[in-house]
This record gives sequence, structure tokens and C-alpha cells, in this order.
Amino acid sequence: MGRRYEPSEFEPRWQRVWADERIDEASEDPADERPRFYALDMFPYPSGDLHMGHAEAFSGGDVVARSAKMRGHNVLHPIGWDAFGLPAENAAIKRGVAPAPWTYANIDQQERSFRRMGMSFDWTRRLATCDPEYYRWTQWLFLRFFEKGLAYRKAAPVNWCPNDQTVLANEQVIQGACERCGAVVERRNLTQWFFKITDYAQRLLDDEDQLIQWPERVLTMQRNWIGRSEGARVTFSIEETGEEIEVFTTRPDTLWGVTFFVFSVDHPAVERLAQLGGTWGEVEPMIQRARAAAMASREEADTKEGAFLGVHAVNPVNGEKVPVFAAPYVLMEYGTGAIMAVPAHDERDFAFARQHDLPVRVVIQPEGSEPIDPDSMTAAMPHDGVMVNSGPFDGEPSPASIAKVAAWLQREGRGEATVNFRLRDWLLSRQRYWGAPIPIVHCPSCGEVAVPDDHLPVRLPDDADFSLGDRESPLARHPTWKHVDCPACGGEATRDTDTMDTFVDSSWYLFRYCSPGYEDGPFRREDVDRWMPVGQYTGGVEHAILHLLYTRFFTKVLYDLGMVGFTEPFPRLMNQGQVIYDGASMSKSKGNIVEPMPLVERWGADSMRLMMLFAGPFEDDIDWKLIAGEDPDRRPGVHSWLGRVFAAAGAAAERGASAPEPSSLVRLTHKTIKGVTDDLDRFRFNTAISKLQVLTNEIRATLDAGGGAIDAARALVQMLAPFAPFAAEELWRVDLGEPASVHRSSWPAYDPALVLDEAVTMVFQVDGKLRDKAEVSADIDEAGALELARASPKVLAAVDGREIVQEIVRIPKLVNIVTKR
RNA sequence: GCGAGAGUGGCGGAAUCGGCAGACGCGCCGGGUUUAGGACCCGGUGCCCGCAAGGGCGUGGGAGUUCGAGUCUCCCCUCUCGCACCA
Repeated sequence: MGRRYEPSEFEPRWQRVWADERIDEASEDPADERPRFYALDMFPYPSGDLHMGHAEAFSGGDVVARSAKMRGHNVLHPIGWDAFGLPAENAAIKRGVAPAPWTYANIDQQERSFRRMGMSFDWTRRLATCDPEYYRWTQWLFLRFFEKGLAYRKAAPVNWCPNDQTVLANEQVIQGACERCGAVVERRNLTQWFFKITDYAQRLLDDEDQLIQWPERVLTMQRNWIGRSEGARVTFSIEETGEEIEVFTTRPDTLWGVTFFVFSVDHPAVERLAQLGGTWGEVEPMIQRARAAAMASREEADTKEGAFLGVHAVNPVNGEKVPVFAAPYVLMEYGTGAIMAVPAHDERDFAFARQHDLPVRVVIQPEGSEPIDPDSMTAAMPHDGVMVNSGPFDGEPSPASIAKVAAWLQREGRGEATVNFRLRDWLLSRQRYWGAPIPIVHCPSCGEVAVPDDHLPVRLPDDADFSLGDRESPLARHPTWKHVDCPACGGEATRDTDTMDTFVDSSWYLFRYCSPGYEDGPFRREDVDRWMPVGQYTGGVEHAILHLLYTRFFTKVLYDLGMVGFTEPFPRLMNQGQVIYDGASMSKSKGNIVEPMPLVERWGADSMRLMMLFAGPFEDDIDWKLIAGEDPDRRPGVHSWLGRVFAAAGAAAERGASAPEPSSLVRLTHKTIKGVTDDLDRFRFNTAISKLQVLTNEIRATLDAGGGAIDAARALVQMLAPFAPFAAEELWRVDLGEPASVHRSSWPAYDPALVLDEAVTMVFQVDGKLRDKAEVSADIDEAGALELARASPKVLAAVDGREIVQEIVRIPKLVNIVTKR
């Protein structure tokens, strides 16, 4: 019956037809009244052909886009490439191919693969961030940030690989070593460009309530990354110099317990103060040692190393002079790079005090307890209880007194309540070739001058020497590129020779999709406001912090600039799991890489997509070894299923309406429509597919029994369309004889009355244990149910003459008879 | 250490509201078809006892709430992920 499933025969054919019919293009027709839906996938990095992670993510994203369209939406489902970045330069260095042709060749390859996989992208909006027409607007946006004071230059310590002669992003430093060559990374002070994301820290937290469907763990990661702490800034002074030094503390109520003071080893005041204190000779080797240890391994930095600077700090609350140290356990990046140390109530300070024989003074203790002898302490005390040894605050409850202490500090001019964030400004400059040049000119007389908008883009030279091994970056060492006239005064000046972090490029691509080819700005506000915010964003959890946080920041800046009418770009986010092999990530060195395109060639695009989607919940990892086995020639179960769908739908079409469709099949069809629709709403593609398999089995059984199944088959084919677009189209247009694409058809509707079962299985329990079942009508009443239960011989046997104390009846599902035991 | 999530057959997983645990699929077993292999079709398949009828056990472990717990509460164990001297 039916017909054979030969995907290689029709998949390429429908791919061509869909391109000709332009079925995947979003409609910009003003008369089109369908609600708009923006289905966005995180755009890929073109470092070769598509891998399994892409196959998984985009298969899910395509189900979202295709099902939204069938359910009546005007869908925007664009694609592009995050095309700047280090891998292109690595390839250039390794293979001697320039970054641009290498990148574009990979883009073309990935586009072919996407088309072959049946991804429903609107190709008219394709973009690549390395296109000059794109990065022109990246530069334009940078200049708007610059004008607003949100892009600025300052000297900062950065990661520098002495072997590769380049700065590295934090992500490229693995346990203190260069990701590429393994050399120990150095810290260097370089003048770098930053975006002032810290200005938006509070808003990034506050707007979380707009992120209505984000995975909880991503929200948590962002919250932790932003790291908001309430506390106080307190001004200490150095006795020997009189200079004021601020510290941040979350516990100003412990100020009376300060017994020493610690600077980060990277604090700029350390060398000067140690020279003054006459201890630089001992301090400097400690700092060198500490830096080396911190770089080599984070674990080694656990020791409470440190050195006395020979100077003293004055505690503003009681005038006490305490010794000042430099120690690696104080981070330069957090707070002010200096701390007041309260060893009685802080584990780290306590460990340091014990190591260096420093006094410990308890200032908070449990209410009513005897004074605590610091010498008997083996660990820091919990800091809740009653304040003691704290001058005017003795007897105050803590931590409830924090606000009171902070207010007192402010009145006394010794500090103030404040909020501190862990988030730091975004270092965006890179000394690399393959990125968008920073559109700034450095003029000896005018300073930092913006390149005028009408001179954009500042193009990359295509004759740069992008090899490594020199001290200067490729743009800096180019013989002519950087030499320009100052746009302000016309005098001799030089271009900024840094390029932008690729995360800048990817922070606004989603806006550009709305206005493809627009030449008067990065996008048209009306286009963006029409399509955005994004209806559903799909991509990897590896971007949980950087990309997602940066794009949220960009959106808020664009809002403040009046360029868009919303403050959150993607209220709904879905993360696919990883595709791993035998419990480990796939990698070349392990030789366990499975690629999607060979699967597509062997079994067809539909089977590849279904393997991904049926393997388990979308957000869970897929262990390929477990779902596919080790034999690549073994037919995937989903492929066999498609074979049965073809046989069944084909046979149902041949039989048509000549035989009646049994009501049980009709009911199952409606139930399946409801179930699959609900599953799509919660991204449970695996259970949606299993429901389609159940329907398939029932259609087959109906046909075997001589019944008709044409309506069921039609619904099945339509519901199959988002998951297996080629097979569905073949059956729809060829076997079912429909003239137009299944992907333009309307999602089947269900009759709520037919979703409810006519007959259900009622279970009879005795003392909560299943003893018997009966098929009953769905509208059975309680008395009838009880009567049935009491009449059951199995129930009677189980009751065994004991006294019945309670009868629980839940029509139409269950009766539970409780006996006295 | 802190934070988040998870633990169900041989395997991937299902159970959406506290009500038949194991849907669907893979694998395996038996049968059919086939020159053979593959493919396909039919049946079986949580574990234990039993020829069977039937019975017992069963969702990481332990307690609790409930007529009833994979699901809710508490404690413990294990695993995964993220952060990790954040003052």
C-alpha cells in the first residue's frame, strides 16, 4: 500500500520550487493584516561548514518559524553571518588565504547547507557583519555612542600573549594561558576603548521583568554577572601622607572591627606607599610572585599571601591607626581595589590575620552571650547579632543597623550608602585586522576626532599584512592606511588602528534584518518598530551573558537615542542543548565529530531534522552516540517512520473518501491537533513528534481494517510540515493533490467536543492500590462509578471483608476504596 | 564554597492539575517475507516469583503530608552547568 519514501528524489526538487515561489519571504505589503512574528536564530560564525550544534538550533528555530506561519502569522525569519573575528585571521595565518575570501567561501558553503536542510529563511535579508555596507553602520553606531560619552578611551590592564603578540579577550584566556599557543598571558596596561555599560547596570536588572520567557538559569547568570551589592563607601586616610582612600563594604556596621587595611597588588598607590614606608624591597618580589601564581592557576592564588607596606590607615569612625598591606586576595577590578579588613567577621580577612599575626576584634556577637575571646576563634564569626565594641552603636541589632550606620557615616562626612556592581565597562577595542575599524582619528592638536558620517565606512585595507610576530597590529603597521588629514583641522593625523570586538557587530544585527539594504541609517525606525521586539529568539546558552547582555544594553541605548520604541530586544528566549558524543563535547582531537551534512546526504534533510528534534527536550543535551548508535549506516528510527507516513498517507489518499473514517480516528485526529499545538507552544518538539507517530499508527490500523483515513492523513501531513518540510510538501502536493504549498496552508483546527474521550478507562483502587479497571462512558455519575467498583470481584477480593472507612470517587477516572487496617 | 538544574526500563525519553508509571522511539527476543544480507510486516519486551491464572516489587536514598506521591514538604547522596577570594 501507499508508496516508497525516497527523499533524494524530491528534496532538491522542492528546494528549487520554494525558491522560485519565494514562500519564505516576509511580507511587507501594508494590506497584509496577519499579525507579525519575528522568529530569530542566533546567527552563525562562518568557520567552516555547519556543525551539529547549528543543525540542532536551526531545526528548532525553523519549527518555530514554520508553525507560526501556518498558524496565521506574517513571519520574518532572517539569516546572516557573524563574520568578523579571530578564526578568519587564524586561517589566514595558517593557510595563507586572506580573511575575506576565506570567510565568504564559508558563508556560501553554509548557505548551501542551510538551503539543503530546508531552513525557511528569507534570503532577501541575508547579511554578513564583514560587509562594508554592514560595518559602515556598526561604525556609525559607535560614533553615536561616542557623542553620548558612552564610548571612551582609557588605560587599562589587558591580557597580552607574548608569543602571539596580541591582546586576548577574557574568553580566550584559559586558566591564565593563551587559548591558541598555551603561553602564559601577561597583564599589560594599554589604552583601550570601552563602552559604558556600567551606566546601564541598574536598568539591565530592572527590565528583567520584561523578559517574560527566559530560562531561569540565564537570568541568574546575568544577575550574577551584573553583581549588584548594597553597602557603603567609607573614606579612610593614610596617616603618613594624609591622602584619602575609599573602600567599599557591604557591612559598614563592622567598621569598629577593622584591624588592618589591604590594597590589591595592582593598586596604583602600592608602589608609592611602599617606597615611602621603606618596604618596597620586600613588597615588589611578593607582587611579582603573586601575579605569576594568579596567572598560572587560579587555585594557587588561594594562599593568603601579602606584605606590609610600612604605612598606616586611619579608621574614620574611631581614629585608630591600622597597618596597611598589599595582597593578591584583594581584587583591583571589584569595588575600589582596597578594603578595610574585619577579620572577626570575614573568612578571608580572618585567614589573612592568622597568617600574619594580626589582631582580631569581635564587634557583633549573639545577643546575651559572654564576650568572645578572639584567640579562641578558629573561623570568622557570623555577622548577625548585637553590635559591641562599636562606640555609639553598642547594643544595636545587626545587620538591621546597616542603614543607620550608613546614615551616620554620611552625616559625619566619612562615607555614604552606595550600590556597587561587579559589572565592568565593555572593553571593545582589539589589535586585530579582521574587525570593523574604530572610526576615530587621533589629531595632535584636536585629540580624538570622529570620522564624519559621510566618510563611513572606514574600510579595511585589503593589502594588510595580517601575520603575527610583529609588535604592532596589522592596521598600525600598514604603510599608508592610518595616515589621514584631521577631519576637524585638516592637519596631519592618524587613524585609530584598533578594530571592534565582534560582539559589537552582533549587538545590532537583529535590527538590520528589519531594513535590509537601507542606506540612510542602520535601520528605519518604522521597520524595527513594526517587527520588533523579537517574537522568539533561539540559540546557544554559551551566549547567556556576553551577547545577550550586550544586545540588551545596545537596545537601551538605541531607545535613549530615540531610534527604537522598546527597551528589551527579545522577551522570549530558548536555548538548545549541546550535541555531544559519548558524554564529551565533539572535537577534532578526540576524533568524535559527527557532521550534519553527511547525514542529510545519506538519509535526507527531514530525517536529520527529526533526529535532532525527536531526541529529547529541545533544551537538553543530545548524546549522539546514544540516540544514533555507532553505525552510521543504521537506518534512523525517524526515517523508518517517514516511510510509514508515506505508505499510510499515500494509501489514505488513494482510498480517498470512498470508505468512512471511523469516529475513533476522527477523535484521535482532533486530539492530536490539540496536543501537537500545545506542544509547539512549549517547545516540546519530541512529544509533538511522538503524537504524530501515534496518529500514523492509527491511520495504518484503520486502513488495514478497511476504513478511510483521508482527513486524518491531511491533518497529519500538515502537522508534519514544520518538522519535515520536504516530506510534507511531497505528500501534500503530489499525493493529496493540493495545488499550493503545505507551508502556505492553515494549521488544522480541532473541535473541542471531539477532543474529549467518549469512553475512558476508570481505575478501581483498594487502599490506593490498583485492583481493577473498567471501560466507562465519560459522563458516568458518582453513584454509577461506585456501583461498578463495588461489583468488581477483584475489588471485593482485595477488600477481603474488612470494614470500608472511606470511598473516594473521582469521575470518570478513579474510585478508591479505603478499608480499616 | 555559592547559585541553578537534574536523577524514571538495556538506551533516548513520556506522564501538562497529586489519580492506570514507562507514551513514542531505539535496542533486544520470537515469527513472517526474502536466494542471502538489508529493508519491510506481525507479536512480545520494567524487575522478581509462577506452566498459567495471579501475586509481589518498582521513578537516587530516607522521612513526612495525603484516601492516593515520579509529581508537594524536609533531610541526605550523586551528577551536570554556571560563578568562584565579589569585601
